[in-house]
Amino acid sequence: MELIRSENGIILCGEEHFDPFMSCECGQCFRFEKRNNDEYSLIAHGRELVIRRDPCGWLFCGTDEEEFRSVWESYFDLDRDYGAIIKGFSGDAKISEAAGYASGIRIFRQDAWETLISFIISQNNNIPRIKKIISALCALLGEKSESGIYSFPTAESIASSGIEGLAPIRSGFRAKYIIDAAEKVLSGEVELERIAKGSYEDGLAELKRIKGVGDKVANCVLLFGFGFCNAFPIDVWMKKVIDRYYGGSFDISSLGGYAGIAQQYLFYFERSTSDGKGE
DNA sequence: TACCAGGGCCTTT
DNA sequence: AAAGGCCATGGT
Repeated sequence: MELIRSENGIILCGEEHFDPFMSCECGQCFRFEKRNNDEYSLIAHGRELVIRRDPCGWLFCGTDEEEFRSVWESYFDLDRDYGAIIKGFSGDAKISEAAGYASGIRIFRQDAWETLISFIISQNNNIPRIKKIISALCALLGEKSESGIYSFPTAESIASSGIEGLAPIRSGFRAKYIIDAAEKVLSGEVELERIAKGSYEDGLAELKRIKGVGDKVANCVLLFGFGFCNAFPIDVWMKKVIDRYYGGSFDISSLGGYAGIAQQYLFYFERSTSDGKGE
C-alpha cells in the first residue's frame, strides 16, 4: 500500500482489492452519498470523508497521512489480506466467480451500536429509504459538530426520546424495535462490549434478545459492526443464490472462517447481475 | 405456518 | 397520474 500526499488530501495507490465506492454500494453501510461517478462522501467516526477516483487510485480529501493511518486504514480494513482470502475460496466456483466480479469490496469496521440500529431499520425496507430514515434519526437526536455533521445518536438519547419522539423519522413498525434496542443497551441487559470480546455464538444469542432482531439482522451486526468474518447473513438475495446454485442448502465450514466475506461477494454479484428478474 | 406491520421507492400501466 | 410490487424481516 502506497500513500501519496496531495494538495487536496492523501492518495492511496496500488491497492488491488479495494474499491470504496463498491464497498459503499454493497449494502453494508448507509451514511454515504454518491455525488457522481467519481466522487462519494461518507460519514464515519463523526466526520465526513470525501473520496474521489484518481488516475493512480483513490483520493481521500481533507485528510493527511497520520489521520489516514490512525483512522481510515483500519476502518476500511486495509490491514487484511483479501487476496489470500479469495485464494482460499478457490474450491468453490460460484464464490470465486463472484469474488472476481466484486473483489473491490472490503468489510468496513463500523461502530457496533450504529450498525445495530441501522440494520433494525433495514428490515423489510429498501436502501434509499433506509438511508433517509437513518439520516433523519441523526438530524433529530444526534449532535451537530462544528463542521455540520450529525453524530449517530446515543442509546440514551434514543431511549429518552420514546417511541412517540421517533415519529418524525417515519420508521413505521420498526420504531418499537429501535426503542427496545436502546433500552436494553442503556440498561446493560445487552452489553455491546461483552459481545465484542465474546464468541460468535454468544453474540448471536445476545443480540437476538432485542425485539426486531432475528438471525438475519444479528448476523449483519456481527459481521459489519463486530468484525466476525464468519457471520453469514441470509436475506432474500442469499436465499435466491443458495436455491439457484447450491441446491437449497449451504455449508459455510469450508470457507476458512471468512463466510461473511464470501457472502458479500455473492450478494453483490447476484444483485448486480440478475436485474431482479427470473434468470 | 401464514399473515401482518409503516412507508415510500420504483417500475409498469 | 395511478397502481401495484417490492423491500439486506421478525413477531404472533
